[in-house]
Parts: sequence; C-alpha cells; structure tokens
Amino acid sequence: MTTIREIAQLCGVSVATVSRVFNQPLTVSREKREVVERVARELDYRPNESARALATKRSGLIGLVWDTDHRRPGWRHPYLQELLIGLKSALSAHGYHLLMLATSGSAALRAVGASLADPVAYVNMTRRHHLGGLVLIDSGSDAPAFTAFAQSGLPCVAVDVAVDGPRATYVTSDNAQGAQQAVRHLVAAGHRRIATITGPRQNLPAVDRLTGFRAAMAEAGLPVPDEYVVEGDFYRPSGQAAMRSLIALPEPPTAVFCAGDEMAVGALLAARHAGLRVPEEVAVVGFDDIELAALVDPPLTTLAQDKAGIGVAAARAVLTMVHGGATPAPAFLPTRLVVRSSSR
Amino acid sequence: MTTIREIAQLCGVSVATVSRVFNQPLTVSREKREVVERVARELDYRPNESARALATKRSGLIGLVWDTDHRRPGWRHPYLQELLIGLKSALSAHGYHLLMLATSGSAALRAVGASLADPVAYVNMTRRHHLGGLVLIDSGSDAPAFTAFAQSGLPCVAVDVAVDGPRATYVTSDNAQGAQQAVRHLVAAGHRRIATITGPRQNLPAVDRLTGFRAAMAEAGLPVPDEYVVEGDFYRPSGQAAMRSLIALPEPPTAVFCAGDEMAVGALLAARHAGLRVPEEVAVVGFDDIELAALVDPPLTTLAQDKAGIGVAAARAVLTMVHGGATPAPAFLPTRLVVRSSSR
DNA sequence: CTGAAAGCGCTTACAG
DNA sequence: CTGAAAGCGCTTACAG
Repeated sequence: MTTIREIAQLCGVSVATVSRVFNQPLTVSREKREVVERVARELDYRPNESARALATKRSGLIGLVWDTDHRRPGWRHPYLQELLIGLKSALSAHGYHLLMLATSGSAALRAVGASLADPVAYVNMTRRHHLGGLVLIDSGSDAPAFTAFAQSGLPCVAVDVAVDGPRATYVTSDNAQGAQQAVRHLVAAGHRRIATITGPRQNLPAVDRLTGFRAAMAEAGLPVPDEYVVEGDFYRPSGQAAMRSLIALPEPPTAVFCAGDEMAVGALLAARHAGLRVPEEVAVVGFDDIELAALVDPPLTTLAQDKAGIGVAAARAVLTMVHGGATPAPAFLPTRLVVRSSSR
Repeated sequence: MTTIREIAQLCGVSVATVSRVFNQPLTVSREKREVVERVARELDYRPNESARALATKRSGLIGLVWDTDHRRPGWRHPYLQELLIGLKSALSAHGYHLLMLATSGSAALRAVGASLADPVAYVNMTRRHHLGGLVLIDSGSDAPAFTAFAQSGLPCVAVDVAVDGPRATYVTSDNAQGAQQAVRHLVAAGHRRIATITGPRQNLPAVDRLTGFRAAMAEAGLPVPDEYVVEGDFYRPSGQAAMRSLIALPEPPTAVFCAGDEMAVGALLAARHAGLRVPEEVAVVGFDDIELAALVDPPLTTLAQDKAGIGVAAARAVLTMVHGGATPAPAFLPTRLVVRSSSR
C-alpha cells in the first residue's frame, strides 16, 4: 500500500498538502492538486482507514446490531435479507460500510471482559471502533442494551422497536394504518364478526396493529368481544392454536386478521384441519407479505411491508445524524394491501 | 474513553507496561499486572481499535462480500440468514466482527474512485481496513473480483463457489453426494425414468448436483436421455417451465430431481396445472430445504443443507488462515435427505 | 521485568 | 496557498 508520504516525496510537496488534496481540495492550488491526484491515481493510492479513524475519530462505518434471540434459537427475522439490501445500498451510496457487531449473547464479548448482560456493550463497541452510529434490529432479547445505547447520545436508529434518546429514532411500517386497511377490506367484503390474532404484547408492530384493528372496528361500528382478540407470538404454531380457539367459540368469527403471515399460515392450517373452507367459511388476512404468503393454499391476502424501504429509511436516518443533522422523527412507512384468495 | 496513558499515570507505570498487560501479560510482574488490571476495570477501559489496527496492521475484522446481483434484482440467497448466524457466531467466539463491504455494484465505490468493475476493489478494501480476510458469498455477478481477490494471497473463503489461490479455499455442501441420495431414494421407490432440472451451468452447486445425479443413475444402470436434463436458473419460473417441457415429452419421467427447492416448487405448480398428481403420477425432489419446502402442497422431499454449518465452516477457515495456519482444503458439508410427501 | 523512544499513516490547527 | 509540527492511541523492538 502506498502512503501519503511516498506521494508527497514524488510530488515534492508536504504530506499536509497531499492530505488536503483528498480532504479539502479547494484549499490547494490547482497545479499541485492535479499533480498529486495524478500520482495518487498512478500508484492506486488508498488512504489507510485505521490511521484516518485514529486522527479524525470517525471510521466510515455504521454498526449493525442483530442479535439472535438466545431464548428462541429458531427465531428468524421475517425480512432480514431485504432489510440488509436496503440498508447496505443506502449506506454504500454514501461510502459507508456496515459492521455487524458480535452481539451480547456471544462468547466473544465475555472473552473481552464484557459480561453477557453488559448494557453498555454497544456503547463501548461504538466508541472503540469510532462507529458513526448504530442500527438496531429488534430481536426481543436486548431491551436493556437497546435502551442504554439510545440514551448514550450516539446516533441510534432502531427497526421495529421504539427507542428514546437525544439522538435516537426508529423506523417501522405504518402498522396501525395497515391493520386498518385489512379491517376495511374485510368489512367491505361484508364481514361483521372479525377477530384478530395479535403479536406479543410488548412488541411495537404488534401493539400498533392491534390499535389499528380496534380503530377500524370502531369506525365500522363493530364490536370486538374479548374472545376475538387472541395473543400469539408471531410464530406459526401460535397462529394455529389461536385459530383453533377462535373456531371453537360459540359464535366464531367469519374473518380473522393475523398480525403476521407466519401466524396466518398457521391459521390457514387450523381452518383446514377443522374442515373450514377459506375464504368461504372463514377469511384470513396476514401481515408482512413474506414469500410464503403467495404460495400457500389458498394464497394469503396480506399487508406488504416496504422491506427494503425500511432499510433505506434506517440508513438515511443514521446518516443524517452522523452528518450533524437533527434527530429525525420516527418514520412509519406505508404498507400495501395485497388481496389474494384467502379473503374476499 | 479512557486511554492507556491515563491508566499508566494512575498506576505509576509506563504506557508500555500497560500495553503489555493486555497483550503479553506474562512478561509483566504480577503486582504491576494486578494493579493495572484493577484500574483498567474500574475505569472500564477499552482499547481504541483504530489505534491498535494502525500499530499492528490487524483490525479484528473479517470482511463479508455479499453483492446482490444487479442483473437480477429479485435474486435472493436461499439461506442467507442461517449462513450469517453461523458466520457471526463462530467469528464472535474468537472476538471478530464481520464487516459487510459496500460492494462493487454500488455508487459508493465509484465515488471513492473504484470503477464499477474494478477487480481489485476487494483487495484494496481489505488492505485499507486491515481486514483479516474475506468471506465471499456467491451472487453470480462478481467473478472477476472474486478471482482477483483469491489470487491476492489474502485469506479468502468463498461460499458455494470454487476459488483458487495461495490462501483461498471454499465451503459448500456435498452437492454430488446429496444428488446421489436423491436418486437412490427415487430408485428405491421404484422409479426408472428420472429426469433432472439443473441450475446454471457455471454454478458450482449446480454442476456438482448434476454430476451426482449422473453418477447415481449410472450406478443404478439407468439411462439419462438428453431430454431428461433441463437447465433452469434456480428461480421458480424456470422450474415451472422445465417441468412443463418434461411433461410434454413422448415418454415423460415419473420422477424429477430439481437442483433447488424454488425450482421444485415451480415443478409442483406445473404438475398441478397439468393435472398430474404428485407423487402418484410424478414424484418431485428438491434441494436446500428452504422454509417453503415443508409448506407447499404436497410438502416437498428435499436435501437439507447444513446452512448455519456452512457459515461456521467458512468462519473457521478464515480464522485458521488469519492465525497463520495452512490454507484449509475445500469443505463439503454433508446434506440430509428429508422425505416428505412429494416423493415415494 | 521495565521504560524511553520510535513508529503505524493520517489530519489539522498554527505560522508564515 | 504551503509546510513543520503536534497529535490521534497503541505496540514493540531496543536498552538496561
């Protein structure tokens, strides 16, 4: 790797001048600048990022926290790949790389002295590596660390989880709005007895979807008996179990809004096992539009999230803060109703 | 952030001694060591990674190249999430983080002067950031850059693509073996006319699966007429089209081995559209065991890859090289036949 | 075992 | 506009 010194010598200028050519080009006379640029190009010069980070305290890296919930080893993020695509492309466009941090559940941290539950582990990593900020992907198992980081004053953008702090914001789908669309669609199809299978009580999207559901039901003048609200955990089996209990009611619903596609697939299975035709005897609507949604039988009506868009929005939000901008307000990205055969 | 200097002052020792306590603890007298360790703990000291990397030319980071094929924007990796889980956990266990590089398809690289097609872009990034090495995930669009990196002599581990170089190796499933298992399973079920839908000709897993297919057919003494080998591209529509053409043959196969689950799902659709019952009239076997496989109708017999295991193996291979070990031989991880209802 | 010193490669006030 | 110098925080021969 060629260094700034070699270029300086070859050009007969000081290292300061070479450095300026790359960092504040307009402060250098055009002739010197052009010479330096030419020589740098010929030698395929690339600045040493470690040296740069040491001198400037900025690294050109954004951290990504995506812990896999150790209490639920089978857990999968419903749209991680698209999220990463969005994140990465938006960060790349500004010259940033994405550092996936070894997370607190790992042996590594313990090795370097951080206890498994060290809530300031992310703060430390961010400082040690001079990260511009962090993007936090909710895994449901990291709440204290998320909170500690959000409070730290370092740029922080969480996905699908609400965080609070001087430079903390979050991005998620407009879940309430999505749930409303689902209910309106079902109401328009003539349904009156509409139940919902929710996500976990502490989960942001789950809460907002339930809120939207209730709002839309109220808007339509429809009652929501307690038995029509069954809590699931976003996993398929919970949807299946919830649907079974709904079917067993004295007055079962004619339509069920599920807060996630995985649960909706479970609900479909339960309906099939109970010998109920979908959508004739019971309509089902999901949320997420995972790949599976279009392929189950019958294909699932659902609310498509702008998965890559959430990644892009998260990237933009960190970058805004990294570049000194004001902390962006939380972003709620619109969802899109995709009508398939599981409802009408 | 507290620095080594502050600790040195508080302990009344030189910075060299403090540094040694962390890097070569046994060369420091026990008393000084204990004092330094205590003070460091009290101050929650963390070494500045940029300074460290600058001084040692090692960063504690492993790079990850995962480009999304710009010629195929809809492309999705069949098991990225599990791969990342395996990679990350194995790297974490040794204190390494994973740096997702802004890849060559991005505007960012052009911005910093790397042309879109710059084959040495990865070499440069590795040097600039003092990365220990790179893990390359095949996206089918980066061949020249992969080759250039593999040749560079920097530690290189590719996933699902063969690379060659002094410190380059790769890991993939034992695809030939898996295909053999598939064929043997079908032969054992009484099938004689077995066709295959392959992946792209240049793709390593695709080639190996075809090789295994042919080997097992030969072993069983069964012919493989040219029309029984149809090339797909791993995407669902190609499987559907290929299956249509197989069904249309004067002597159609009674069983079809698909080199990927997505294509197998397409094949299932084609069979359904043609009014053929699966597996009674035509059996279908896939490869990968994606989530979808268990959920289509009928559930798909397939070869499960050890997805996280591939990530772990890749991580171990880079770490071996980073720590000065010999270049590991390419690893071929065993697959597991999962029999479901699409075959018998 | 320990410290003073040089060095990793770059940036940025400070003078001129 | 340009250069000499100090500094970012750490590591590692080199003496002692």
